[in-house]
Amino acid sequence: MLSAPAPTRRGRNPISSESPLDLLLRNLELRAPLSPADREAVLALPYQLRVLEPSTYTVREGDPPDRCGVLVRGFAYRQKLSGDGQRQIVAIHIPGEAVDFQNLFLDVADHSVQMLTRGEVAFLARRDLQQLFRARPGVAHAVLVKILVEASVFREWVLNVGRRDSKTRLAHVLCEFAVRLQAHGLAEEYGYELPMTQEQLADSLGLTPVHVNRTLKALEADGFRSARIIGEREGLAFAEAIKPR
Amino acid sequence: MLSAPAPTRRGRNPISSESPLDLLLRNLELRAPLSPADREAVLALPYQLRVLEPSTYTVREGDPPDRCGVLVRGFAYRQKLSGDGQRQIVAIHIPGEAVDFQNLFLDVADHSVQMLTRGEVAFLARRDLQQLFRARPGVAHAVLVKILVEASVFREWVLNVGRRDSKTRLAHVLCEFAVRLQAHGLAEEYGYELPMTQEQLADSLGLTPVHVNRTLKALEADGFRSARIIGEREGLAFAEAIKPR
DNA sequence: CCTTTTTCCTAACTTATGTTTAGTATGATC
DNA sequence: GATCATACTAAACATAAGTTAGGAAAAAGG
Repeated sequence: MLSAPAPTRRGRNPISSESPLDLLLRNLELRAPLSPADREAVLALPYQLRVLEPSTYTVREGDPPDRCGVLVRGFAYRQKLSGDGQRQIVAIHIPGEAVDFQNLFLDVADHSVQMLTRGEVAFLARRDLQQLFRARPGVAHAVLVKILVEASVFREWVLNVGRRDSKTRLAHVLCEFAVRLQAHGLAEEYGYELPMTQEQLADSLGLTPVHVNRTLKALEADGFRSARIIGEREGLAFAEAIKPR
Repeated sequence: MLSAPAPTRRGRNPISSESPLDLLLRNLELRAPLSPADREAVLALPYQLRVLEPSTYTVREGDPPDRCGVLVRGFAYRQKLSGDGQRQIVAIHIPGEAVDFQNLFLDVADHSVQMLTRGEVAFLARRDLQQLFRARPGVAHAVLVKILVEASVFREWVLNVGRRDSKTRLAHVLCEFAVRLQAHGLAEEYGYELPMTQEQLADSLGLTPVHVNRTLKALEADGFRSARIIGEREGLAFAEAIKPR
């Protein structure tokens, strides 16, 4: 178990230097490059910036989706509930990602999106987005690609939860998270912040909190350096880079 | 355990009376109505009809997707493989559904689609579809909605596999299948054909074949009338309607 | 029809994961 | 600084699901 990271940052700090829409743009262009005109159109979108506390909803299961949130700072997750009230987290979102594309074109949200940490969300109006997609097919295509990549990750999670044992399963989401953070320049040099409690991790993995704890220890014993609480902000856990000894 | 159904069919038999594109159209319009012009454009698509044997691939993980199959007759499934070779089935497809939308706009397929039974597939060229989507935004929207609904089902499967016990889990996929068949008029009056072996069912549920067998028996003991082999066509299992005693 | 192969079924046994409970650290609140 | 709440840790125990193995029943293939 290791302590908190040094204060220096490796990647760019995208928070203060960029507008919310710049962030979104960069996220979309990771997969689908846009024309200058498309870029301008995205940057011209009106938005409303809000600071949200942990566990605030951006969409709620059953709601008609009339807006789309873009994570500017902080983390969020998607969850579904089973009939007897058990929770399954089906995705974790990092800054730059739009969290409501999955619901935006359906009549009613089939799942909720909640803040994992305190953070900032820029809300875009559904109407504005629909208009943008009509006017700029390039943007519509970029969003479609984003949606398909998300669907691909959902499939990976089905495999993860259905066919891997607890150690592999846990390692998988830790690595997925690391890779995505790195793609956005958000990972520290030797590790990253994992803003989840072991209970939330359990709900992502289809496991129990106590078993997640066991598994975390087992991974450490195997030479992985992993979850460590530092509790600076809102009781977050801190995860060192996942790397074999 | 019950025997085979009477030969009479309740729903329309959509196979002989309609063209493959009629089927696709009907499937798309379940969720998103199309204008007459959109309909015509879909029906004008060139396609290639093929008879495929069980376990033939329509897309293979790693392939660049250059065509999209539409199931005309028979069933298919999507699967992913874990590192150590275990299989997870992530979706089951019924006649009328396009099986390759999920891969069509990405560079490389992240999973495979295989025939479950013998059947017929109409292949559409990627190029033709892209052109169609540009020319007819209404069609593009209908396909987007279809993709989002599929993503919603993926999320449901994550929940199913992650947070439900074996009985509930099995009952869920049996019911999902029934509901989808009914929506397409493919269910018999008092039951439906479940074209899967217990091993394939196990790979859909993240369970072992023997445990699926146990669970099937347990459901029967609870008063559900369920899987029964009749083995007429290609070794299909037959599942009676799922109904409590 | 007979043979071969697949799928289903069952039982005995093992193991991974869940449950319960309680203790301890950490940060929040006042 | 005392308390309170929320994580995390841990051990003992319970159980659902996995494993292995073998036989029976169907389907497939000559």
